[in-house]
Amino acid sequence: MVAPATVAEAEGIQEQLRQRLDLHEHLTTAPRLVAGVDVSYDRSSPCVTAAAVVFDLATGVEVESAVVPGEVSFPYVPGLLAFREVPILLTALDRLAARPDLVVCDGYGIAHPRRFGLACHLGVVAGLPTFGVAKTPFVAGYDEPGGSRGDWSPLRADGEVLGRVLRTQTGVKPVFVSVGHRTTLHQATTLTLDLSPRYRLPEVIRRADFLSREALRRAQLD
DNA sequence: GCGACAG
DNA sequence: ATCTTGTCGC
Repeated sequence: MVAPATVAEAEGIQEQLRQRLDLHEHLTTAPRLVAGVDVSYDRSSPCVTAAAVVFDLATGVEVESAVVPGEVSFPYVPGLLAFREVPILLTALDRLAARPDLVVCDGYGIAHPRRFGLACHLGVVAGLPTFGVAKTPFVAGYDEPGGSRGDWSPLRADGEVLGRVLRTQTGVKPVFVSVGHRTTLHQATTLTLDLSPRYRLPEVIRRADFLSREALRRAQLD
């Protein structure tokens, strides 16, 4: 399938995919293989690299990773980020030897203008449970959470709770957690904390960010 | 009508 | 996302 040619077309596809979003059938057992994904961009070309990193939660050890090069074929439009990143993220996930039980995304899930952010989109097309961890506010409003690790406050819009502003480290800026596909907000919150023992962002996201950035740097030399 | 706007 | 030095603090 090729990239949408227009914003209107992308919004139509987004609406179609949203029909397949599952917010009820969620993880029933603790996930063992957790993947983190991220994309790095070149500032002056369409070249990008994506990374998918898998951790075994039972041991806390990194199991495998896949890094792939590619080119973006859709412009950045707030609310349509998935059309930029999902294609190459799917490629990266396909390169993994094992299918992860969960994928943690760098961005939003349902805390999105049309309730279908990157984490929802990737979850639906990959057929995997997902949730999103974003670094900056987007569409929902919130009150500042308490200052200690684990403190959180609801992310809301239109009278709905769309996610949580979660403090993963005491005295550090909080992150914005929202459900993607087949996960609950409670699971997303608990797992984000479990995956962030030392830094603000989940380890799987930090590793994916590092690997994709490093690969892009190498690609730029050739 | 005018800004704001994940990565 | 990316462009970017020093600097404050543990």
